[in-house]
Amino acid sequence: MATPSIDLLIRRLDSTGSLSAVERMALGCLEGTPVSVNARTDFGRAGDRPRCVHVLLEGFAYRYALLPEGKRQITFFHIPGDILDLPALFLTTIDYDLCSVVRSQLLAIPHEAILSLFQEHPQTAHLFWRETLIHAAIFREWMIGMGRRQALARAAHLFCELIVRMQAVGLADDHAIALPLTQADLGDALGLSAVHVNRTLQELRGAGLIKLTRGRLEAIDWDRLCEAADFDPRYLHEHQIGPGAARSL
Amino acid sequence: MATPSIDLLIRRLDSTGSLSAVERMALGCLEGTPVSVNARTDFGRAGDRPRCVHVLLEGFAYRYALLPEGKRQITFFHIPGDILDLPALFLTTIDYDLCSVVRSQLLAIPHEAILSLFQEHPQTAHLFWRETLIHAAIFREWMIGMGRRQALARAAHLFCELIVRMQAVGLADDHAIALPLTQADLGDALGLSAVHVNRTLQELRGAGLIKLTRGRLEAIDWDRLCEAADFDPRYLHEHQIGPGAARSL
DNA sequence: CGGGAGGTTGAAATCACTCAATTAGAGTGG
DNA sequence: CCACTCTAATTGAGTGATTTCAACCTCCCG
Repeated sequence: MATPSIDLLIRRLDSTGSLSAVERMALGCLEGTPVSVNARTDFGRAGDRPRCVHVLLEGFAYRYALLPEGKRQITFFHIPGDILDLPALFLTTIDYDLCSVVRSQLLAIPHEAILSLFQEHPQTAHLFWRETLIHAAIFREWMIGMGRRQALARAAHLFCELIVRMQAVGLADDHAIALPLTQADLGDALGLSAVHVNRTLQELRGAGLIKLTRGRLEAIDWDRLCEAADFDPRYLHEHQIGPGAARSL
Repeated sequence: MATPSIDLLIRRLDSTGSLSAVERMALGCLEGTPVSVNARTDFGRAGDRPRCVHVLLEGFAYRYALLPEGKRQITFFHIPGDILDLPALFLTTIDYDLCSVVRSQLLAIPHEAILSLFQEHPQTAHLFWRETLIHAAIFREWMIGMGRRQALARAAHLFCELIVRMQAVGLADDHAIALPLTQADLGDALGLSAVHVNRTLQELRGAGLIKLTRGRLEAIDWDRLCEAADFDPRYLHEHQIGPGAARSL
């Protein structure tokens, strides 16, 4: 397997925007420092002022917040190719905690490098901006789920989203992906208790929609999963919308 | 009262970033077309490809999504000074519906005007980018609320947020603001039924935290309201954090 | 003063939570 | 290769927050 590199970020940006050869080259020249993070390790805290932008090259991570009573809400799952702390580039601080799920590889690219890239190739700034806008769209979709969808549809929706996002960076095996989350993790992302996640997953399995075993998620019946989730992938703004996707543009 | 103008947008951008005199001038020169929108009117639909950026100068609006079973989820409240459809600048389409609450005044600024402003004054692009990042932070905070806070704290949190945001653009009267929402609106924003909103508001009123009558919200006891809401205003990234705010930087 | 939207109330139903115990699995050391 | 251990998954029973349904009230506005 090739060493994960900046190419993954390029692939990610390319899946939603359109990169000119020049921009692709400029992006490819970005220099960063590799960073390893162990599994289940916090590597960013709300209030931190990172001086580098961190790209996830390999592994799995999430953003989360802790509430006073000890509750946890996961607000985003990061897959390879994602930029973990882009907000800090313009807001100085990040306002969420970051935690790895499995051992992960990051690439730390100094803010100055990014900013001078933007100066020389203003179009690349737009690509990064798009990323933050798409993240916001994903947040809105999660809000819709937590506010108005019940457990089954909410869980199904998350699975659809992750599968499409993984496809976009070439990390899906058809409709199967690596998913190293525990049921407690899923609960904290979906706004459900771990117990209820367990029962919900059994329903999804029983309905023949998914196969979910330790570390691997497979959509057995993609179309029916999308339907159960009320999933419309347009909010992800991918160029090529995955096969069997609900309504296309 | 002065005619609402682009100054409101400048005030908004200034409350979170730092505008140089030059930038302030350049922003002030932005030309736009005034648009009026009646109360309770949809003026933007998911899939639209607006060619202008719309700034809310006066009134109140929200972003929302409709679900198949007829449910509605409001994902954002827009107050004067807000940009309503900035995502379209880089994603081409917007992926949410927009609706006014009361009769509102918009300013439509062509995308080209914005983009050439960015070209001449790259720093202004960062200010707009900040806006989208702050919106994303607000979405995350709503997710935290819907996932892990119960009705009382969730409602209190929304009120705190709106008061601080209104303060930032100079539209709050101490801790009182105009809030023309119905309980059904609040329910669809909070992920609650209108009936439960009603009961929750009675609790908040009974506890002496707020006064909420048709059209006007007043925080009677700001500190206790923040406490009940577990409200930490840092996610709003305002320069001057409101009086009595929980933990400051 | 009539109409209508929005607010309020009560009762029953439901979805999801908590608590607590049990089972399954993966990794470790003997 | 088998105990041992720890974490995660599973199950059952009881509880609780919130929903739904349906009725009634209130206030604003024409």
